[in-house]
Amino acid sequence: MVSERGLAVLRAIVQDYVSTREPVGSKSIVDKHHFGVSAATIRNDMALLEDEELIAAPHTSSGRVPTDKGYRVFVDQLADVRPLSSAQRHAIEIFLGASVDIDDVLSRTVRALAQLTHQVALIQYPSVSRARIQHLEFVALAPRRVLTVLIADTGVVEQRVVELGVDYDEAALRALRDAANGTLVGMPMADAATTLPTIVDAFPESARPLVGELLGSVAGIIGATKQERLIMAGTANLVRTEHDFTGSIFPIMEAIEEQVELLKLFSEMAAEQHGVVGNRDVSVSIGRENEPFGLAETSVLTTGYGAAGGAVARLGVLGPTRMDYSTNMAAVRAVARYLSRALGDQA
Amino acid sequence: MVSERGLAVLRAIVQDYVSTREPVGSKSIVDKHHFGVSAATIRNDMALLEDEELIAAPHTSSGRVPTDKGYRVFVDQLADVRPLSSAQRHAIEIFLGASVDIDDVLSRTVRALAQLTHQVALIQYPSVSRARIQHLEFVALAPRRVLTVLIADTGVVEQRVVELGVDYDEAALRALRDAANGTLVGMPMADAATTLPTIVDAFPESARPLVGELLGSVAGIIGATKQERLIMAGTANLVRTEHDFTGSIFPIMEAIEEQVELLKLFSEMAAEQHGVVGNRDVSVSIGRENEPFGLAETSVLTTGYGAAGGAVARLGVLGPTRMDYSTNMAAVRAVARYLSRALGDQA
DNA sequence: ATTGGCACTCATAGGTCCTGAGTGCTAGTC
DNA sequence: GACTAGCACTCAGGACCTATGAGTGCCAAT
Repeated sequence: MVSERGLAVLRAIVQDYVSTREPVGSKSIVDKHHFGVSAATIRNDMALLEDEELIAAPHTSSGRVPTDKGYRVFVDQLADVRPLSSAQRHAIEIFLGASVDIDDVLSRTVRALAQLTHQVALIQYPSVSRARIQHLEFVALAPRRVLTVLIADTGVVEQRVVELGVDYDEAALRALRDAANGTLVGMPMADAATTLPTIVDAFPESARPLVGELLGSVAGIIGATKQERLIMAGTANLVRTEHDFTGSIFPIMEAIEEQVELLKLFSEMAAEQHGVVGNRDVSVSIGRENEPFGLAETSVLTTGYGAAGGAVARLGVLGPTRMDYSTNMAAVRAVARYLSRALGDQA
Repeated sequence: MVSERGLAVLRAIVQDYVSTREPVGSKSIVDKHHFGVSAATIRNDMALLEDEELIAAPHTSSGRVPTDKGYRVFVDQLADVRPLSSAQRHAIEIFLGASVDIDDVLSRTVRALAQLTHQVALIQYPSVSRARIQHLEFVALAPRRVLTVLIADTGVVEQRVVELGVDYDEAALRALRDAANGTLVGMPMADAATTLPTIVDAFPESARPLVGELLGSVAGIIGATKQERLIMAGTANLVRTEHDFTGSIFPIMEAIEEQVELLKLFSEMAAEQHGVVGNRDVSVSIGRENEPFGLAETSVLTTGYGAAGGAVARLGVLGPTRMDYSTNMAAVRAVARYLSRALGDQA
């Protein structure tokens, strides 16, 4: 079993290794941290930590480096999440200050997070499918051509141009708009999708083809997978930390750009964290845990965000396993709160 | 002066260096290309090319490498633009096949271009300010809250939520919509912006505050700089070509992500190319020419695109100066044509 | 104008040696 | 039982040397 001091040694190793990228030796530990014991004692503790596979030696006779498991213990038990400095808070506020629409808010937020953490920052686009309908509109563009606009209560606006097989008149569009809004406004998307067909019944036979086509476009918007995407910033930071990866960062960058695997990881983390609150609200996936997503050697920190408590989606950062977890977790949490508040303000 | 054969030697050096990344020596030239002369003769030609600063030797006694100036001559005089293979054309068509809206078209296009060239691909978002108005809509969301939607003939839809200082009724919104559309549809954005204030005059005194606020939001959308942005793909490719840069690619990636400098370069290239058509429709900016934009050591190839001949914006690729200009120019041109056609189809 | 020949350059790769940080272990101390 | 001092051992990395060979510039000959 690992002693109390043993864990303190692990913490010291993680901290030193993160800040210097050099394997940490027993001597440098007694120098920098004031344990009241000699290097030999530390060495004994380190041997124990090595037995537990919390640390490892890159070469037979060199200092030690935390393993994925070591980082895991550090994050779960040892990391102190220190709050951001007031300068940092100030920076966030400046960044998010004058945002006009939701895309603007998100892109400013993601850039702020990247700047704060010096890592790749990620924001999952607020999923239309998890929001509620705020308004529907059908805009006459040309004969047989209508623009369907769906506005979610998250502030997200989705639109699609529909080529109709039948003619329409503006009165019919208005009638449909009023009927659809009357029924659907405030409804979660999932319910709305099932309710859509029932609206058709309220219309006279003659109008049904038109109504059917238009409501179909609404269903298309709701069902579209398009909204499952990530906004990102700071990918250049991966290059900065290139030396922390054994191989090339090329496959990692590809995976990030591809988004698909990353989205899977995001939703997995969301599922895992369901119900977790309080101090451990930032969930962390470390190194080999990410291997199925092509992201071994990276760590991903995420947390949920969303107006009024309900988590609409997640945001977080990605970087090498050798990263400053304490600071980054604090940044992720703080930014999520700012974003949630900003969304609450405008929605 | 550089002889006819001298230029052929330059072409050979560029081609060999691009494909091998090794400095090219006189012997390897006579081996691979069948000039009917000896290595010594080639050496004389190379000395001449070096005097003209078209090639340079990295070390006193090693093969030669093209300079920026050498690439420039190659691109302007020596590159044969070979058309894409049918497999490549097919790939593009598959990629762009089932696109639903303009964002989808653009993101598929940019990914296709990245895949085709193995470089960073860039598409300037079709500028609203250079398009014409197709439709305006004001959507009632809540008391004192209206969504203004502007649809451009490029298919771009921009929207903004307006918080009103006065109440409105739906009839007023409809009246304004009809009046505004009657006046503005088909008008270039720039003209529309100046015409907007005159619309107010047609309304009775009592409606003017409302009309003023709403038209102001339209002006805001038209004037917003937001639309000046780039969509990109394949940034991972920059990592792949990392060895082609003397320093770190970190600052380059930062500049790309920042977009600002890149947009300046794009508009500069657009200005330069004004009126150029035919075989030289892809413009190329090489190496040190990009220094003011923080992009020394990179080359940028761009061309205009847009429905119905009018260039709405530009697209292109960015990569190390050591790139396959022939192939990439062909890809940029082909993709621009496909995109223009796709936009024509739907707009 | 072109070529064969030749002396010269110099980056790279491989080999050897040395140094020093760091380890594990053992025997001794509190 | 916990800690410590001492010591032999390991091994990555740097310094230094040498050999190799691709490539050059130049000159005299064709």
